[in-house]
Amino acid sequence: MTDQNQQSPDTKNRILDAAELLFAEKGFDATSLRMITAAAQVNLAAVNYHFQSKEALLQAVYARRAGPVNERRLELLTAYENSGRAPAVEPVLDALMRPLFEVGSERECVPRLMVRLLYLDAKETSRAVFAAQFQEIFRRFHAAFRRALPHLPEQELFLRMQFVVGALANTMASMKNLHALSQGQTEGAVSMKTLQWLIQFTAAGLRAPASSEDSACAS
Amino acid sequence: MTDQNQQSPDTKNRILDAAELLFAEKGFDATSLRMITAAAQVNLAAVNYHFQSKEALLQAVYARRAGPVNERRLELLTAYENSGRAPAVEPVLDALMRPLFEVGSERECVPRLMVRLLYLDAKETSRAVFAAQFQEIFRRFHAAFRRALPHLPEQELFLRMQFVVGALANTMASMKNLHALSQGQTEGAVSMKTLQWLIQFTAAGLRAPASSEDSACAS
DNA sequence: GTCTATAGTACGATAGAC
DNA sequence: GTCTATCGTACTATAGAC
Repeated sequence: MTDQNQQSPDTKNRILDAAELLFAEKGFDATSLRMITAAAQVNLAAVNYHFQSKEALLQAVYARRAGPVNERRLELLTAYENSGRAPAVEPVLDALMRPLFEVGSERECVPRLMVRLLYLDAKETSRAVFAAQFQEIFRRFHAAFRRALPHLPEQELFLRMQFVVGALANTMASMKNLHALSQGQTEGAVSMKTLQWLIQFTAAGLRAPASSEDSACAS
Repeated sequence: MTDQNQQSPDTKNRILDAAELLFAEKGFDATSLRMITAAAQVNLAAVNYHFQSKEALLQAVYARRAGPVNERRLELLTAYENSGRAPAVEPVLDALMRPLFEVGSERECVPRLMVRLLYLDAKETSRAVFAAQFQEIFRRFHAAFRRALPHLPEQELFLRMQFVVGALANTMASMKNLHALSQGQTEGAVSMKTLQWLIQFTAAGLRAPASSEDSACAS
């Protein structure tokens, strides 16, 4: 009696998989339910049966990935904070970025989908759903960065976090292109090297002297 | 005989203005020709008369802005290179970013439109058109960064330029939100302060020690 | 739970009068 | 150069048989 009469869990996941890929690749508006059901090899009506609408499907696609990624972020961040290591930005950046690289090496399109949803696709109603998830993440990481950079003025820290997110998002969104351009590299190794370089770059940026501070700042 | 019988240049520009705003705000697929012609207060058929298709209109919208911005970038870069100043990343970053802030303070939606076209909207056929424009810019700025950072391995420089573009793009795309969040600041001043902070952040990131180098690197 | 069939709507593009 | 009217198509969503 493991799965009774239902092949539905399979249908539902096939729809989610196909939608995830197409939303990430072509965007929400450019993807029709017919394209999704064709790719998933299910009937057109199955989408509206399992999910109520195309937009609800988008939210389901998002929720399936965003939850685990954000949980992993908090897990890594908490592990660092409980380790008693000295305050530094690198472990915080690692906790923020690594989960995206991990999920990206499993399913290449996922980071691109999340980047899309961050500021581009999605109708107003869905935006609120996505933003809510990100706000707790932002709060926790903001506090962590604040501890590592106690002298940085609030506005400047806030903006620098935006720069970090931008560097991360663009890297995720163009990962496929970057793979193509890094001719003759082993695929898997590139990703982790990219993560390392990304952390190094953003750490240096975060640690740059604040422009509001004067040049001398020995406490 | 200044403008004979035609009110067309006005119609054409009104279409371009309306399309620019809507493409930037809602994306290409989510914007219909009917929304554009309604906003521009012109007839539906006018779009297909002045431009041949919706996609050709997108290219026209893009071309009107990308040309001047990229010319200004090269102008600023050339001026710096001819000034005889010592190699540094800050003036190169300024030449890359300032034109976007300038056009953004004239027409707020333009940077967001350009970010969209960079890696998200647009059909395959248009992608080639946009990419061509960017390739010369990339070549020139790559050479400039290379001069300022002679010891940085090629792959790492390339990736760091991607990080710079990401930080810039995200800042441009969320400028409106950032304005809202920087409560009680004078609007115009925020932008130029943001540019300054962005340059400071990315300059520090670019100058970070290369991970392939060992810790000691005194030449 | 899965299907077919279709309602109802919006779209891009064009023909042809003015 | 600008308009009205419309063709042909594609879409989301649903009703109802199985």
